[in-house]
Amino acid sequence: MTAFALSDGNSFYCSCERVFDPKLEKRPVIVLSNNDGCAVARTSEAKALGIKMGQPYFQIKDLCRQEGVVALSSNYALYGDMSRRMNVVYNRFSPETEVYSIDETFLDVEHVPRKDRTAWASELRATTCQWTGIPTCVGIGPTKTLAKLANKAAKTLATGVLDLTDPDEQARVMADFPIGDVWGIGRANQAKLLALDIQFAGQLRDMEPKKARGIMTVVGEKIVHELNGRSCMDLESVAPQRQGCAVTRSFGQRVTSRIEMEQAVAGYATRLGEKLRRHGLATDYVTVFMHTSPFNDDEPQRNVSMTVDIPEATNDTMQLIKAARRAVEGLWKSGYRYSKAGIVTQDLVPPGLAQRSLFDGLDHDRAAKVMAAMDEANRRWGRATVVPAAVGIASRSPFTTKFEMRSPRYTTRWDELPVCR
DNA sequence: TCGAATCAG
DNA sequence: ATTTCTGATTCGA
Repeated sequence: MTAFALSDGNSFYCSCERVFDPKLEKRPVIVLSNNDGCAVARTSEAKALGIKMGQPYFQIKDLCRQEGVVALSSNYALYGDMSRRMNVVYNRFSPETEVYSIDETFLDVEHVPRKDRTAWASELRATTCQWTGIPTCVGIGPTKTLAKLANKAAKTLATGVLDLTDPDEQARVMADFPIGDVWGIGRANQAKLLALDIQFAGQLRDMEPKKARGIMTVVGEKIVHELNGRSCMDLESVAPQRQGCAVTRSFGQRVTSRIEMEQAVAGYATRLGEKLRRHGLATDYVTVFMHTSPFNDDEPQRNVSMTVDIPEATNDTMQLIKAARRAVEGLWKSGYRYSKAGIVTQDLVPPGLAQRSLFDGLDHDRAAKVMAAMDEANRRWGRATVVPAAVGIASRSPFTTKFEMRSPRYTTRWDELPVCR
């Protein structure tokens, strides 16, 4: 019988901040998305004040001031490193794990005898907290969907652990488990199910799989099977090759000039190149898009994209910038206040797969060396230490993403190490 | 085969 | 004035 555990960090981004700043303990804390746009992580104290997931910061600024809520810009370098540390712990507790997201990991627990699973999970939790400072919850079940459900239910328990190996226990919890909290049931499907008076996980478990398929496609059919303890999803311990790669961002301020747009998109192309090289992949086309803010619908709207082919698959930043610039040239129209742009690519291939002609072989090698040197400099001294001239002086640009309240990158930058005294 | 819809975190 | 970002999957035209 398959058995999975799901461990996830409580209010993960906020907990990371608390590890390095004990003053945040017991206080309401929120972490904001890019551009300090909206709340993407909240401590229980912040949730109690009524701050919703994804709520725009400007709507709650006053509340935060009144109630002493600490609002922080997101610090992904810190969160990524803390996530890595947690997985080091997990790998000592299970021979096989699947990193599902920055704060969630599935662990294979077939090797743990049923009667020991709760104790095993408690120890996992205690060790994770001791080694990383991050509090977690752990759910266990015979399928991934039930492990997710158990994890969610564990959040309301003082122990932070719930084992749903036993079908009677599953039934007890599912009887009043809200349908919208089931993994894979989003807003649209929740509405469809509620219209059929299906309010709780237990009701969905008892639905005919074919009927679920009719309502929610094959995804819904799988969910029904999984709620019944029939596992349809394996642990994916090796991450599947990524299929696409994108760099998209809202601007700190609206962009109205072509020069700014070109620099912004050149910056995204630069980042795209870094990502591709890190994964050892390449692409032979890029799609660039730009649009105005749909939230300012009294203004003239524009939403366009263009795909530009690259002669052969590459991850060379200069080639990506060249293609991206061609797209901006084709798309640009002034008179609009652009709020967001991005560069997207699909169909990634290993580099060097493409035919390489005798004549430009040397150019390829030279370009690869330049990119390698740039990556190394940026790795050593921080992102954007060296950038192509087309990107401009990023720190002065009006479109640069805002991070006005970012905490130090405690664990990944020597010059931002915490100081003890 | 491509875009839209859906979902997740 | 302010409303994340990235990636995957599925379906139907």
